[in-house]
Amino acid sequence: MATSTVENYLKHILLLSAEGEELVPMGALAEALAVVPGTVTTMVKALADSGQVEHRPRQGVRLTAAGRRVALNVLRKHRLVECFLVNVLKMDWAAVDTEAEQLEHAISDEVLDRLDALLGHPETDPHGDPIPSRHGQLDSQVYATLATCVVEKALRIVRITDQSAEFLQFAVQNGLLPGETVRVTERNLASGLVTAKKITGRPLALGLAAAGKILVQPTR
Amino acid sequence: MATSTVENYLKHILLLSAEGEELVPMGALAEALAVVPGTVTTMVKALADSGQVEHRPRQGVRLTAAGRRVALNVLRKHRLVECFLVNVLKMDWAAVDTEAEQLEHAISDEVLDRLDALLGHPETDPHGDPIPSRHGQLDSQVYATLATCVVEKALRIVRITDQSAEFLQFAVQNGLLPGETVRVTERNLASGLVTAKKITGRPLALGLAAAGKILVQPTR
DNA sequence: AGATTTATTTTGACTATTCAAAATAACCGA
DNA sequence: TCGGTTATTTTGAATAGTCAAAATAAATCT
Repeated sequence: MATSTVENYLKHILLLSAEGEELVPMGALAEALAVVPGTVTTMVKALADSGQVEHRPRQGVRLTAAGRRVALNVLRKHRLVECFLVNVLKMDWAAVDTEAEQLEHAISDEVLDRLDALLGHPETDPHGDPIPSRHGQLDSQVYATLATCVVEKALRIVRITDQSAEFLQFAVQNGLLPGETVRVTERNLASGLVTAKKITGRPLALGLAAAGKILVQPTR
Repeated sequence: MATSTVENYLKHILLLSAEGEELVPMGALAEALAVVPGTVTTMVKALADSGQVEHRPRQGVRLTAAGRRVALNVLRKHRLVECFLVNVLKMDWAAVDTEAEQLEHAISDEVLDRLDALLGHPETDPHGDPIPSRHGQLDSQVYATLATCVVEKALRIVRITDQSAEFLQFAVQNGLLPGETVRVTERNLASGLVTAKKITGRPLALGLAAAGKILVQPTR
C-alpha cells in the first residue's frame, strides 16, 4: 500500500502534468511538495523502481499507467471530501483544501464510494475542479479564463484554479463562484488589468494573473 | 503536533488504563499496538520526555494530564467517526472500527465539531462505547455484563466491548445490539456456559468470555 | 536463599523521508 | 566555443519509528 508521502508525490505529478504526457520538471515538483529538489530526486528514483513513474534523468518525471491510477484515486478522494465538507458539513469554501489534504490519505475506497453516493455523484468539487470517475476518467476540457476570454460576452464561471485560502476568500467576497455569470468589460494587456462585471453588479478590477485563475465557459 | 503514532500510543494507554490511575504494563501496550516490547520502551521514554506520559521503569506507563487530553480527543474522533460511518454512510457495524482507526488521525477539530453537530451530539458510538465530551469528560460508569448480571431479569444491552469484526458480526447475527433487551436464563460457572434469551427469541448459549464482553444495565 | 521464569530495557541495525551543501550537466548568450 | 546561469543529482547526515536479540531486573517457586 502506498504511503501518504507516495500518494502525494503521485498526486502532484498528475496535477502538474495537466493533460497527459508532459514530463514534470523536478524543480516544479519540489516546489509543489515543499521539499528541496534533492529530496525529489531521491524519491522519484524510488518511485521509478516501484514502477509508478518513469524518470528521465535531468528532464523530469511522468506517471506510468499504474502511478496514474493511484494518483487519480487520491485526487478523487480529495475532491469528493471537499464536496462533503462544503455541502454536508457547511464548511468554509476556502478552508476545505487543507482538510482534504489529510483526509484523502485516510479514507478507504469503501467510504469513498458511499460518500460519492451520499453526495449524488457530483462531477466537480466546490471550486469547480472535475472529480475523476471511479474508474479513472478525468474531464480535461480546456476552458477560457477571465484573462483570455472574449470581452463583453456573458460567461459562466466553471472553476477556480487557485486553491489557496487567500485567493478563494477573495473570490467569495466578490461573488466569483462557480455557476455565477460574469462579463469582462475591459481588458488591457499593457496595464495587466481586467475589469469584470457580474450581471447585477459593480465593475471589479483584477490583475491578469488573478483573472487567469478563473475559468469560464459560454452560458449555455 | 502529535504524529499519528504518538496519538495511537496515547489512545491505547488510555484504553488500557480503564478508569484512572493504574499503570499500564509495557507488555500490554506492546500487544495492543502490535509492536515488540522494546519498541514501546523506546517510544514511551520519548513520550515521557515530552511530558505526555509518566514512565515508571519496570512498572509501566500512565498518562499525564496533557497526554490524557490528547488521548481523549483522539478517542472522541474515533467514536464520532464510527457514528458517522454507521448512521450516515450506513456502513457495516463490524467494519467501522478499522476505518475509524485511520480517520481519527486525519480529521481536524473543526471537522470534528461539525460532525458532532450533524450527528446530534451522540453520547455513545454504535457499539455503545461512550464518546468523550468536547472537553474531556468520559463516562466511566461500571456496567454489569452477561457474565456477571443477575439471572432471570430483563436487561438492556448498553455496550459491546470487543471491537473485532468477528465478534461484532456474531453479535449482529444474534441480535445482541445496544438497545436490545435480554435475559440470562442460566449461568453455569463450572461449564463456563451462559444462556441468554431475547424477549422474543430462542435461547442462545455463549461462553463466559463472550458473555463478559456484553455490557448491560437494568431496563429503566 | 538459589534457581528459574517472565517482563522490561538495551543495543545495534534498518527503512522511509528529509535537508544542506557540493558536484555535475544542460543550456544560453556573445 | 567559452563562461556563466540554472536545474538536477550526489553525498553525507539527521529524525521517527521499528525489529531482533542480548542483557538485566523482578517476581516466583521450591
